Amino acid sequence: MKLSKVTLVDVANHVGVSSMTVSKVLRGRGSISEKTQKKIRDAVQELGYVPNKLAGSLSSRTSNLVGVVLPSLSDVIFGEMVSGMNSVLRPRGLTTFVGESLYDPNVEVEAISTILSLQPAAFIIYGGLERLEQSRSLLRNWGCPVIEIWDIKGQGVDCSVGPSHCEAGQKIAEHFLARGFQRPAYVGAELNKDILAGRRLSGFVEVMHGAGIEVKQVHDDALPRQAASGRELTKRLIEDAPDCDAIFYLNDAMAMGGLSWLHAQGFEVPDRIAAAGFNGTSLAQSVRTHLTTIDVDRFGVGQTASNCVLSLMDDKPVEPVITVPTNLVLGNTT
Amino acid sequence: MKLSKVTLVDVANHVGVSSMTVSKVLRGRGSISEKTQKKIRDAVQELGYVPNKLAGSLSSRTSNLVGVVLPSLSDVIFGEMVSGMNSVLRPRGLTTFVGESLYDPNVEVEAISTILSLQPAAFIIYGGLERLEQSRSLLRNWGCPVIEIWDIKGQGVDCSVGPSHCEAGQKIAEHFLARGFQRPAYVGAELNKDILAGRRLSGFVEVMHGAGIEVKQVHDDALPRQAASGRELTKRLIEDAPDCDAIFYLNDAMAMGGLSWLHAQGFEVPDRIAAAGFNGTSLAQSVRTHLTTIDVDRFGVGQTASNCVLSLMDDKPVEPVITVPTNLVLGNTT
DNA sequence: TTGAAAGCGCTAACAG
DNA sequence: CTGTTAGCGCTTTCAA
Repeated sequence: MKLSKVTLVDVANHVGVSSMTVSKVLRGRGSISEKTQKKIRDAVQELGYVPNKLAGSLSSRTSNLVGVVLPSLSDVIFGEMVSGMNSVLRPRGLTTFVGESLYDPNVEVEAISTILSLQPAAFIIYGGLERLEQSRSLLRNWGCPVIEIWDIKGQGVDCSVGPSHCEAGQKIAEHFLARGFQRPAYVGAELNKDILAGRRLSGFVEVMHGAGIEVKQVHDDALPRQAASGRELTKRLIEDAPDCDAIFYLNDAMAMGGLSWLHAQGFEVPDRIAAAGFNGTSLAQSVRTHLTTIDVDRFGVGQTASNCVLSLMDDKPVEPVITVPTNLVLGNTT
Repeated sequence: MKLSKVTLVDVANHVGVSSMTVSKVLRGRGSISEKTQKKIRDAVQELGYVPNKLAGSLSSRTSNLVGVVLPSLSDVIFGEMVSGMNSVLRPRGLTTFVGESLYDPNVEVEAISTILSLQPAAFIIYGGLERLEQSRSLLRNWGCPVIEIWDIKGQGVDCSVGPSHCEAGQKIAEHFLARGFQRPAYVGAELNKDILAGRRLSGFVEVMHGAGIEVKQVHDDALPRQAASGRELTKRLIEDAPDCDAIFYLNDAMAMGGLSWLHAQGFEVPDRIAAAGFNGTSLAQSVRTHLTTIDVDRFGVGQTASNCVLSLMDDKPVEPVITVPTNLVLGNTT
């Protein structure tokens, strides 16, 4: 697409000053007389001048772009994080540039390269993906602040912001134990893609093992992490382990899917079988069902990560790991 | 944030060729010997060179950015649209740049300006917001293809892609009538911000009036368009019009909130009172409740809009209005 | 308070 | 097959 626009010089000619004067007025630098300023602003308005930031950033070697790479915007939890980022970045004149990795490390490299070529001032990236060495080195060589979110085990980054996924799994396990459940199970999907779900599972299993209890696991990497999969996998679970009495699901969506199957089969929840999820999305609150889940402030994660960006850009130090709380939300499914 | 990087000239010097040769190899232009190509690729790898697209686009006067402005990424329907866009744009080497307007026309102007300053090749913008004249003229003067989504009444744009919101309201009204409901109501929020919800309401009311039936309306612009508001406003509605027998909600979230209140109060759904929503988000499917709603393929809207972008960039003509279907999904709430 | 010169990193257009 | 020249639109630096 060819472009052809009104430039700074056009504005300058229109007013009868040099382009430098216009540039200064528009950026609020130097001291320009009120009269000239007004003439320039009027001309900008009249000509419909829009500054060309490609040229501006190239020349000044500065940037107000913050690159962001997340798995998918179709999952609301990531959209909420971006909204959180925008809420702190925009007032400071910074803009997020979001790329989707689709949980694919190769796509992630592409997304990182694309964003880097736009010269971002900082980078916020999802941590729950096994990153390729190529991605790592791109980021490392680039040299801008890199904040990892949603995971807190990140290496080679300036700062990690997120919940302890292990702790989330532990909390559910402890809750199950306190409720007296004896035959717990785990239902998940695509664990090969999302290492954080795996960490929640580990925390869950660890606590159960500590109590001398085995965890029945059902997962199918070929299924998406959605309600329909929760339904299907719950069916498989019950066929395989009919005496199971409590299920920890990968996320809220799968839990709700599982619950709908259990209900259709006439299982009493939570008396015959209990269920818990992860994420505290609005999905967890439905008409009669209030899913027991672990809630994490996703908007807040975006805000915190962005505040780290601001600090690092000002050369202020930040905590290398910022753990945000995991909140056990008690519903009526356990 | 100051930047300082490996440039094309650095790569050229390292190999012992001119920067033009490197430029050509990297863009696959011209004919360069295999041997030189290999040396250059190796050097790029070794030095960790990342092209500077600010400089590239400035020089070539081309862009592969598609600007996108939507109300909020915290609402999954908009994230789904962006995912749809990326799915068709990325394979064609185009990248979306997303800004949030927060349903505020003034914020929208900001977002548009910010994106325009990055010289996008095309623009996709949410149509359900009363746009300021300033936004209009920015877009008009810019001259790139502008596609409006989610609304189909757009003016001054090249193409509009979305459902007929009026039809959505009509379909629910017709469905209510077919079911024999006589005292319908509408529950909404923030209608001052979202003119499309208003259009659904109009379609609904129009059909009801055609049947000689009045619609009881409850809306509060101060409340957010969420489940909790659905609960609160349903309470107000029932206090005010206890004999109401069917409610059309602004969206699925509010409908589910309303249903949870109705259930808590012991109302039989749908025998005593029915409910329908709009959007067909996963929210509509819960454990026992399957909300009657209007489903629209949001991912598909993003894809279609992006295909229009591609056509317009190739100077191919596009339909000025592309209406995507509204699908009545029958649940167990009507 | 204003402006001239130089250059950011890249590519179009042409030469060789 | 490879290189030279001349900018893209802006900002930095320094001079007036």
